[in-house]
Amino acid sequence: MRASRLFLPTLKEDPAEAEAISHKLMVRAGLVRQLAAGLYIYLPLGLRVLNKICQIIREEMNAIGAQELSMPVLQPAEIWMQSGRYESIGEEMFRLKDRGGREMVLGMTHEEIITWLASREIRSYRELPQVWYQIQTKLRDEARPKSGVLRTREFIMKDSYSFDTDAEALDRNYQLHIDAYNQIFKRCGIDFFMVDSDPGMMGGATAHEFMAPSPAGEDEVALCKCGYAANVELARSVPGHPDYPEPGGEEIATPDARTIEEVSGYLDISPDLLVKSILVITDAEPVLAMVRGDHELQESKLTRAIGGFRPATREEIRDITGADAGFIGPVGLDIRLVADESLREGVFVAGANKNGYHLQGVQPEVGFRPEWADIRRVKPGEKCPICDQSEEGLRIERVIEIGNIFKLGTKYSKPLNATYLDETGKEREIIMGSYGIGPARIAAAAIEQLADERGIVWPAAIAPFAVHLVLVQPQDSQQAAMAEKLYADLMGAGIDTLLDDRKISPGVKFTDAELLGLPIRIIIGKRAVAGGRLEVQSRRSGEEYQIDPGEAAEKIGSLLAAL
RNA sequence: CGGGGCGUGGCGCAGCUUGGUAGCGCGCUUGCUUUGGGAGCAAGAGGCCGGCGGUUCAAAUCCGCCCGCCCCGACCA
Repeated sequence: MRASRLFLPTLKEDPAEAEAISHKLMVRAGLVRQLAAGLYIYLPLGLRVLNKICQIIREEMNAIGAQELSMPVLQPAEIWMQSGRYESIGEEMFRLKDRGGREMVLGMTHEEIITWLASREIRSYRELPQVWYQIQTKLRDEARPKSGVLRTREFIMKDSYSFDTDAEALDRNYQLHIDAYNQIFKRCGIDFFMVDSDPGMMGGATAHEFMAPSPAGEDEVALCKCGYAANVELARSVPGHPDYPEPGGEEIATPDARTIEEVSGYLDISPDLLVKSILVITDAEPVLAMVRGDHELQESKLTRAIGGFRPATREEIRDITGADAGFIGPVGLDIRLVADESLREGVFVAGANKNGYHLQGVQPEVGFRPEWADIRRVKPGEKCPICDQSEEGLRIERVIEIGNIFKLGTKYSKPLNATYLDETGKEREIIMGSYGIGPARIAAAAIEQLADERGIVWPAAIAPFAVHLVLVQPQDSQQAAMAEKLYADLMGAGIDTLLDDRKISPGVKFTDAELLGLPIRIIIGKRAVAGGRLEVQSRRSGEEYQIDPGEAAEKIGSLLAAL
């Protein structure tokens, strides 16, 4: 491609609305333009990147026997009503009516549709297993689109679905996807790892996420040297034990001391000797959730324990406990109590349900009898639940979710009636799995992880072009001839090359080349013409090579392969 | 949805407190010069100051409502 003909609007300055590095650079390097909140136009260069990523995905999905198909984005609401998600999803799904008044939705994902298809077409165990996938647009009415292409309302996703006769067969397809995903992300040249993830409200099923470490990410994971890796939504840990005081149970005046900080300061004890009590309201009842004073409540864990909930209002707290927030506690409260495991053994200070007072010497199982659950958020430095060994304990890292895999079981096949006949002629529900990858997030993660102060640094496999051929003076016939010859050679060798033949000052070309971040830059100017050697430079390492023009295609090819 | 910020040529911003002629840098057009790190000179084009309403002789500027975008939080099959 010739830069003189390419639609590549680069910008000198960061766009005012961008915060994330990938967002700034994708706009500045002419990859994308924003249409509205969470809606992006992919310009030619940006689309080339997406296409390269999708091609890698296709190759690896096909390699595990998955078959590509394509499903509509516009879908009848009726199918979503059958699965129950029409009700459960709420505002995140775009809903509309067609001219005949029929309720429709825009697909956020395609479990319903693929299951509908399977329910009509799969009849016998002989037709299983199947793995079907598509690379298709998804629409989600996100509460808050953000960080450029990292969280948008419309985005493409590779989604695949497996159909099996039993759990063991599902395990095999699940593992095949893990292998394929490892291949895909590795080939894309980004840093990533797999973590345990929260399967969500549906419970039971297994799920994992593939994460690319980056401060721009929205998720956090807990990691141990031993290999334990989990999303903090469900990560476990072994907390340290403080020295506990003698049990007792007497009331102690704590005027104006409401927060953990205030109470521990007033009583001159460390926060891990306090019970933090949080009143929440479920559909059915109020629940008092308790964690240790030095811990935070992990809401996703509490949701698994008690179902959906919301925080209690000030009035509800007073009505139910008789005290204001800051003085509430489990002792003497006749409501559902859920306590974190870290409180199981010990002696604590807790709110007395009386303004201005706390109780000291409170013993769980003596002073109150809660349900026990893991509902605390892991803290960095806590011991790993698996190895319990490493000195530094768990570390917590911010990540971009680039892929996820779920064992669905019969969650969709049951309501949508996707069944098959087994060897004995018995009708059984198909066992399903669902697997997603966000190509745009791979691109953004690559930029976040590799960019430097001068611009993007693309991994060779997903760069929009492999070689940036800078022709310093297009008016100089010798330089132009040399560049044209090289351009033809490289293209002939199947190496995607961008020839910057624009009639502008060299400085602009160099800074643009650094901003665009193509893996290899070759400069054709006076020096190359005079010396008969090509100046070749790696964007990533800065290393320079002198190459003979005659063997350029071959040398560049092997250089790229090594990147 | 709660909190905060911002909307002024294509982009980045000033002007608004204290009402009166819309400005700067970059980009763009034309000409000449220049050509290995964001070129120089000269001449130009381009703005319903987010929208609607109000106050006023007069509104980018003051007041009200609305819309959009960004950030934090909530939310995220």
